[in-house]
Amino acid sequence: MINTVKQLMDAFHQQKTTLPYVTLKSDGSYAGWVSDFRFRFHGQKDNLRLDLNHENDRFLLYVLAVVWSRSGPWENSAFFVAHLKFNKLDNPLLWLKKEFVRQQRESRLTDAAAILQNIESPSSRKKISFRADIFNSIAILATRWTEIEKSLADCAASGDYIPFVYLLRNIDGLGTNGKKMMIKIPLILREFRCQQIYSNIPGEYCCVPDNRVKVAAKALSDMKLSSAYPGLPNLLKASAQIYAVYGDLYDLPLFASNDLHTS
DNA sequence: AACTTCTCGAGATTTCAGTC
DNA sequence: GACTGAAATCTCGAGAAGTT
Repeated sequence: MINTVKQLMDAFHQQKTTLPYVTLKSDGSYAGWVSDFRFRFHGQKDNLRLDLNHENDRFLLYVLAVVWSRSGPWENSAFFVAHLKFNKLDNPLLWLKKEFVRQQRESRLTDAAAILQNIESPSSRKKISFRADIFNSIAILATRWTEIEKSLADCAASGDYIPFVYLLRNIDGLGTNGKKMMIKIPLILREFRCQQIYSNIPGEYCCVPDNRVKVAAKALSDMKLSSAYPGLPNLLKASAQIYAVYGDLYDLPLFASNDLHTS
């Protein structure tokens, strides 16, 4: 059993190469989730990755966060982003058209099955499905796209990212049923920080205290993690607590905890 | 004492997976 | 095909804890 931070870190470092979502830089810090999806399309040499220097890839990062802000295993969001990338549906302008969005929602079942055919030995804990309620959320993301990009650039210039966090938080419809996105906002900031697109993003804003992470933290006798709900200040507080312990590995060791075995 | 913030758990929601 | 339980995430409210 993993009961302490040290036991978790030992197990994490022993088994990090076997985990399908852990990608580290040469200095040992986390390279970011989207730096390597750990699968590739047939005939391609490299694994799928997002390069946040490119606008369409930035859009896909937000899509990943929005789709992930829902019930269901995380593989659904990763393969959905792969689907958009593979079929070149990653231009935000496409998602401004109602008819396009409707068609995407209509073909979601066949699309979910089809993307797996295009990937070299795909693996998932559960069956892949594209939820019906993600498509409107992406359309909303598209309508606010230039505003979001500008806000992030403005925050980078000022060094204060709080306005960006609140902008994302206050958009109705990025979550389920017209609700808002919350818990995956740090994911977006973290990816920009990891790829050093904006190097002045504080690491304290970059840890995701999602359910997996909270459960793992609870099991550790020497780590206290306050509830990330209900407010944004609580989310940022929990994120800072994680960063204080794990630094530039962010929430990764906690996220991985459930997949680690003790010898 | 009054007010604010934090903590925790129940509830709503959507989909998967197993059973009849 | 219908039903049921499990999984995952956000919302909300009641009570605890902290502040002024």
